[in-house]
Amino acid sequence: MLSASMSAVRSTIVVPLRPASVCAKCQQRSISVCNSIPDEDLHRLAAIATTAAIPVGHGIIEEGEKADHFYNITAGTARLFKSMPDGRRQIIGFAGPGTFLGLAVSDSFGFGAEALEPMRVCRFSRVGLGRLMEDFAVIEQRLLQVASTELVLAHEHMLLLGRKTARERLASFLLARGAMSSSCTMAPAFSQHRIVALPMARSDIADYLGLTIETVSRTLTRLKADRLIALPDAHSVDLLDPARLKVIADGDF
Amino acid sequence: MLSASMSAVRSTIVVPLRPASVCAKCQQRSISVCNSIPDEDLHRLAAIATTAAIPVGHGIIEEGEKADHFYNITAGTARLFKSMPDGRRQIIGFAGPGTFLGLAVSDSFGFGAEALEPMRVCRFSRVGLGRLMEDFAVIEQRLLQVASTELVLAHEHMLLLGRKTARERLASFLLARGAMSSSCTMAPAFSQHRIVALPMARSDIADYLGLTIETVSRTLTRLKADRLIALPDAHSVDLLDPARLKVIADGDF
DNA sequence: CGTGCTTTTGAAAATCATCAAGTATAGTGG
DNA sequence: CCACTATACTTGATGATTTTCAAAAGCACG
Repeated sequence: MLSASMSAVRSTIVVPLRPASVCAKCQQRSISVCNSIPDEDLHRLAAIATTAAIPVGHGIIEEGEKADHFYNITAGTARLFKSMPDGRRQIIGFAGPGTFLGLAVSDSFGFGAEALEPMRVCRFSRVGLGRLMEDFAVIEQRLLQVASTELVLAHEHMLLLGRKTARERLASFLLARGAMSSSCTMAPAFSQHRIVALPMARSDIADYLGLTIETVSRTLTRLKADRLIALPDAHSVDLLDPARLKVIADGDF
Repeated sequence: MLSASMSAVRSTIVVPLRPASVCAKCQQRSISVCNSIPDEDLHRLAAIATTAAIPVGHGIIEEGEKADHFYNITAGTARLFKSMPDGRRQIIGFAGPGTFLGLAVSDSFGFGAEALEPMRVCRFSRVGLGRLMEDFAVIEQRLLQVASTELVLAHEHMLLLGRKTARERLASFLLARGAMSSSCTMAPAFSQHRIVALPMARSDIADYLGLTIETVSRTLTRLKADRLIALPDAHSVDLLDPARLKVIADGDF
């Protein structure tokens, strides 16, 4: 039941000065919280933001760390997780570009975040963002929206963790990944892009789905044997029969 | 694995007219979202609110229902749940007095809510609250706070569902209940109020913890045999050794 | 082209679920 | 108020899914 925990070295590798116009050109602004701020006031956002590059395996947020900064992911993917003293770990989600990290009620983070792929993040001071929110109430609205969406996903995941079988969990996971990639890449609707990339390791999938790596591997093998998926390599899955996968994921046979 | 699902009859039993001053006298205002509104403007809140009494077992929110109303619980407890076509159910939380129900991103509720005890709720129209929020941005701040708190609890629960053993789950649950009751009743710190009330049935506990009623029952029996708890009756638990329960709950031995 | 890590596969063990009674509790009507 | 019935809870025996332990195969990186 113990999960291999990565070294997760704390990293503040790059914190360059921030040119005033960087935010305007940011690829991720359109889908992130930052789009709450009109172009002419972007300099105020830029003023409180620094960027950082996070190498694979390094931490962005340490569990229990003082929450005096927020983050916005501009590139790469992170795993968000909670862990137990003996090393057991539950991944509560994967965060990709555009994701706002750092909603915290208390003054410390309840979860950790580590880079799954090389990442770039935008870093805001808590007080700075607080001051900005006073002038732009839209930010709060946006954050409420973000939090509500997260909450819906969390509820869905609780159902998965509490009540679904290993097979159902994997089917749910793969479909969610599929939906995510097709919506993010703005792929045209007609393109049946069924190949889903899995940037995370089996241990991450296991810790996300509340299983062991062996069960994940075995279950994927069985899904392959049942011709529901193909596994070109360990980190990509071809969804051969999304409809039947959906039936399995939802548990109605 | 199938869970007994209650009849959950939809109920709009009582929807009385609302005197303008009711909100001012509301016992729950101090701890609820409603305290965001100053006394002199309470009539505006009262204008969009109606109250309803919900009998035991009846539904407040139906899963998938159009989310054009919000609720605030003024008395009693509700179970919030998601279910699967075959009847499997995951309880995502229990909501008591002061709880705001209805944070929804999409236009429909992702979960259902049923009365565990006789309840009273305050019902607000979505549009009405939306208009109120335009004038009182504090409401949004408060809702963001509520959502963030919920999110932290959800993450904690994911760790429980994905990684904890039955024994750890029960210990966590009982301690959380204990902390809740001691903070809600404003019991003086010195009173070692170790007796915790469990208003919900074993099936609710099971569906909350991702277990079966049998496992819940057996695990409680074992905790009793280990002198960690006492069971005066089926619906109250005496936490004999909270410290050791905490050690078990956190999984560090 | 090794070497180390990840993934897969196999066999045994364990926790938890299912099936099946039996006991206690609560609610109802006499 | 008490007996009766229905429901909820507990307990036992069995079984299945998943975990654990173990090792081989596949990849990736130096």
